[in-house]
Amino acid sequence: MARAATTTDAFNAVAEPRRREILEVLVGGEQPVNDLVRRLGLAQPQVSKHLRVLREVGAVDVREDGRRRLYRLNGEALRPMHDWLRQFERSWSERFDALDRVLDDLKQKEPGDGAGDE
Amino acid sequence: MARAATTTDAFNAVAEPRRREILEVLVGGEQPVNDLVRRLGLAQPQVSKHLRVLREVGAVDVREDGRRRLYRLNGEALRPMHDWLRQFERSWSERFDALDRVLDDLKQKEPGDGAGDE
DNA sequence: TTGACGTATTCCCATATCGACATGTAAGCT
DNA sequence: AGCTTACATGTCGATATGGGAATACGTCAA
Repeated sequence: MARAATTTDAFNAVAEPRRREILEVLVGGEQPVNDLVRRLGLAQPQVSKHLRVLREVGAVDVREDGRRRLYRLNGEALRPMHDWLRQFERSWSERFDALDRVLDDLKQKEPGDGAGDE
Repeated sequence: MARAATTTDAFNAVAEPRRREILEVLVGGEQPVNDLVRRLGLAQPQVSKHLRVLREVGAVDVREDGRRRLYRLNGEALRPMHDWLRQFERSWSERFDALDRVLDDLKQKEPGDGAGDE
């Protein structure tokens, strides 16, 4: 048995620095592959492969535009990581206890809102 | 070139599910290796190796107690991940905009407070 | 059609991984 | 001393990786 596939989940996909960079760029909005290639200074095939991984874990979406592919960020896929990390917040900041309550408070003020669908 | 070493950073270390489990258990407090072995149902050598990786990225600390080694969580090492993920929060919840302001507010109300104890 | 462009896919290879098993080492007990 | 317990480390093998280079598409322009 070897290491888990990078496409197993967001944790594995994002372990690769280049892939993180790609996502960072995409925060700025939809981008065609070529733009990513230039921004990252990587070879096009490499970028395409990284994008494939990100696609497979759902971290990005593609849209066809002629012969170009526009990639867009889909942060939803990163949410599990963020949620997982929350249980450790206390470890580096006790004051987050207070924050927790602020959050709960906010959530209760907007019941039925998008917070928990799907 | 192959995949980056698991000891490169927290991102890589935590990509492994077992390692995540270990950290989850340690949230409950210091534990000797053997307890982790039982809880995770893994072979002892495997656990020790995973702990080594977690140690190298600073996610856990060890303390010697006779012939036992007590491992303790050090969430500090996971903070960079959490921080990195923050830039994507907006992507899955617009309402975090408001939260951002609440946070800033809290920080300003407690200048010089525990925020940076270390 | 021919050709250029934008991407995706395939092949090759050096490397690091994780689990299983064996061994090493230090601490504690009798 | 000898034995056992608690961990750590080493070796082996199967596997997936990520970059490079080549190639296969699909689309648009002449």
